[in-house]
Amino acid sequence: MSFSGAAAELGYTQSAVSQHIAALEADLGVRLLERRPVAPTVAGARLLAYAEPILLRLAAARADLARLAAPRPGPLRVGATPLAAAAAARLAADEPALTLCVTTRADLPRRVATDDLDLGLLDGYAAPNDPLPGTDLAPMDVSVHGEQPAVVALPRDHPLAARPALALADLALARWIDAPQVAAPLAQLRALAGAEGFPAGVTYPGTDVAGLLAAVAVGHGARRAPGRRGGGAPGPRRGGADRHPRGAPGGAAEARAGAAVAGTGRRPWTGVAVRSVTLGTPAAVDHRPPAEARTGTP
Amino acid sequence: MSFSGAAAELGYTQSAVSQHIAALEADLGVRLLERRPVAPTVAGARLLAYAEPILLRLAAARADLARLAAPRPGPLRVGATPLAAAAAARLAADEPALTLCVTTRADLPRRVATDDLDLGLLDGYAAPNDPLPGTDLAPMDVSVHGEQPAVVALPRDHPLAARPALALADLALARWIDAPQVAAPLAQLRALAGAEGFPAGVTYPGTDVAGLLAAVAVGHGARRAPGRRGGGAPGPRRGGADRHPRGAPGGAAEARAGAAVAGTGRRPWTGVAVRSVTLGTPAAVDHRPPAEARTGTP
DNA sequence: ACTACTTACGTATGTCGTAAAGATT
DNA sequence: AATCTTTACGACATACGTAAGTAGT
Repeated sequence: MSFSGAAAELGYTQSAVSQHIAALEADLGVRLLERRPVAPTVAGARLLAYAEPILLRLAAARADLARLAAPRPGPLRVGATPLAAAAAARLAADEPALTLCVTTRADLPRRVATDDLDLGLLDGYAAPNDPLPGTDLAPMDVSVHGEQPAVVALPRDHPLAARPALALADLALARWIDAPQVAAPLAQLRALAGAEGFPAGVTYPGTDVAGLLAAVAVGHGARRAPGRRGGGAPGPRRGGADRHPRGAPGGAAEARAGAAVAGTGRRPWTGVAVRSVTLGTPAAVDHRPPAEARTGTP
Repeated sequence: MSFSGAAAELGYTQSAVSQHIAALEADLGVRLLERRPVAPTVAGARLLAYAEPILLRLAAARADLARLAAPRPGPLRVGATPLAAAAAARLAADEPALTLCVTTRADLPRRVATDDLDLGLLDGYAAPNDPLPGTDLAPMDVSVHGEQPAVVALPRDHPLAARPALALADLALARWIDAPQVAAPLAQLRALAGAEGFPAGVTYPGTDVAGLLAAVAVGHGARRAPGRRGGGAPGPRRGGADRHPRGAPGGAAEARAGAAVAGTGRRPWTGVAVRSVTLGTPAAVDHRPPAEARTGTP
């Protein structure tokens, strides 16, 4: 990046950008950018980290007041994480006009806060009473719409696929596909299991459930789909959430667990077995022999 | 409040304040303040709610960069919640010059973020992997320094004081003293027990542990002191936390549970009995007959 | 009539653009 | 030499203060 480039993007001249940076650096008493080539200093990178949430909140505040002044006309804009999309689609039965948009877990609260979306349906793992991440961006209504046991997707010929149910700890050393956008990131799996392991193998960066399951079937790894507790559904203070106080209970959660099998018409996905998983606590991990885990993976 | 008063506080004239408000209202397209008398409108109150965290982050960013530019000289400034204060005092043994300041759980992260404190020791209840509230204000080092079973303080002559240990559900209908600054707020107790109850009785707004226990002894209610898991100790990125990577393990937690009994020299507080409490899960509450709880309370 | 907020206007400060100078590759 | 940033200076916009105007109490 360069001052000239930034100026072009902002509609300013290079001089103005230079003056801004100089003024800010003088104000803070720290050099923020190294020039020629232009790159953030340590202090500059730090400041940048602060800037993003602040700007996000400013945008959220402006959007909130604008919505307060003039309620938005048009269809209800619903966003959902990949595994909650089916539940969101089910909402369309009640709501005639409805816009659906699939995004990241992290992006969803942002979009709702900035009034880019009216309602968000997100899945994920959460303790009974902890707040959803991103919920503190702006005052928003949050409610839990379902709870479901966790499931894992395995290749059909996986040694552990023969069992009806598994413990997460058994899979600590399996070959996982890290698909942070679709299922839980590996880091969270480690936290949930209270154990090390869950080595980083193939990463699936997309948000496509079908694609991920295809990768599992081919044998790139054993991947777990979310479950345990239904994702909260953050909504705007006025709007969607109020109009749908009681959506189908468990809607989001059913879709989440079903996305692997039932989401495509309840016929088993080719080459994929879906098994329920009990989330291991640290104690459970310590007392359970992890020998069998090593046999796993295609 | 009045425009004139605000102007006096800001060092401006009434006119300037009037112009600012008018410009902001024109920008947002909403009336923010009702005049004569001056009071926030609904939109104004909403905007105010957004303003506080934004201003806090701005202050935190400025403080962080200032600290980065010129590390603060002088003694280590440590803050602590009332029940973690004893552990903080124990730090003084290692650190020759040390400033100690007792505050609220909510205030502590703010003070650390704005570089008003170098290190914060706070107690409280938390699930194994959830982040501490206030920790997202600024990038700060957080670590858990102890874990301890929960305890409840009862009057000596309380019917339940005869038992060596109690379940939180048993106390759902007891007469509690709500001391949100010292122990867990009643709302959190409800969440932890997964049950209704915990009726609001006397409120103890202070931060004085001894005073609270005196109130318990006199019989104003049955009050629980914190426990379960040690409070995390948020520290600045550079400074205290790095210099004390391994504080006495369990320091904060020991002090927290001990604040009722051991904190005053390990002699039992006059008229107060301290009993350990198991935190009830929703399931435990449903299956446990709550009849006995009704007998409790002095 | 008194008090408090609003509006009008003059001044000061700040911001941006143009243009020239300086620095780096 | 070419490219990019900094500095200098003039034009414009913004912000504040003074003072007059207006609206509640």
